[in-house]
Amino acid sequence: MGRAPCCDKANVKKGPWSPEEDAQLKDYMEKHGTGGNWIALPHKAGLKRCGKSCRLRWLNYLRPNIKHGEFTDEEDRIICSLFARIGSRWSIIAGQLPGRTDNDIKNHWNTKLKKKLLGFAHKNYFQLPLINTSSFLQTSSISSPILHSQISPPIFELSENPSSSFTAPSLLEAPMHGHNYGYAPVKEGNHNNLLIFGGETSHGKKMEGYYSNGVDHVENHKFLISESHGGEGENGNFISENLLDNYSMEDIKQLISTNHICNNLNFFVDEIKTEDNTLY
DNA sequence: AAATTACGCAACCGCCCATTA
DNA sequence: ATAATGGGCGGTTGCGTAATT
Repeated sequence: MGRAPCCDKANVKKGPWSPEEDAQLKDYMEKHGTGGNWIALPHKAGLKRCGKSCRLRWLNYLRPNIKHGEFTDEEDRIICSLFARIGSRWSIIAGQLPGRTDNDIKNHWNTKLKKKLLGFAHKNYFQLPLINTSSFLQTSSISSPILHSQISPPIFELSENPSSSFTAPSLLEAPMHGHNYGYAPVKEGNHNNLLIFGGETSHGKKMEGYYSNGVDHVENHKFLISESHGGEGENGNFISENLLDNYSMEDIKQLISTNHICNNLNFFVDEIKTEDNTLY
């Protein structure tokens, strides 16, 4: 048996708050406060809302000194630095940014900051550590002809000339699902390339191939990579530009922690102290 | 100009944890 | 000791609007 609902869902209004409801809640809060019980508050305040909904509306929008609008560079820096250290603990991060709510920061991260950060990482991928390599190396039971080493140093070395017939090992596709792909820096002689793996086209074709030094390859097992659009490449093979979905939280934390990126974006703060004096 | 797609944000959902009875 | 309860939190959804086709 599940938990009892916190309110009578059938008789409770949902969706956006009207200005009248806002005024009603604000007025009640200013006169009485929560009284230590959010669940009972809507009834007392004459609102047909769930107590949790009132709490959220108050904390995220109505309470005094809420800051709305653009985040400053300094705020971005703090968010990124903290994310690298503690992950998506938005309420703690919000505690370091006066006037910002956890919801606001979470939205900002998901819609802007993550893209900004990974966009930077993408442009500078040769400096990145390998992404997700441990997972695919563990799942790979064959010795790949293109991978010189089966351990995960920062960069793979190619053991044969990929300009002839380069084929990504099929097992490299295993960790990825749907239309996404993974990638890893590889070293090809003196050149640094990007190995693309994983993904599936709308026709169910597997995607494999590589992207070399910004030059598009469209031949045999090498597919066009577009900077601005995903879509179907040669032979119905799907190429997606959406790198973001390929990162787990740990990947992102690792990215931010990478000295190269931090140095470039100045994503460092010295010390984070919460209200209970916990240091991060 | 209309239709479609992408984006940003407010709000909801459900789980976890601390407190209370 | 433990079941019930409410608060808090992170993940996710869905809607309104902007941008693109």
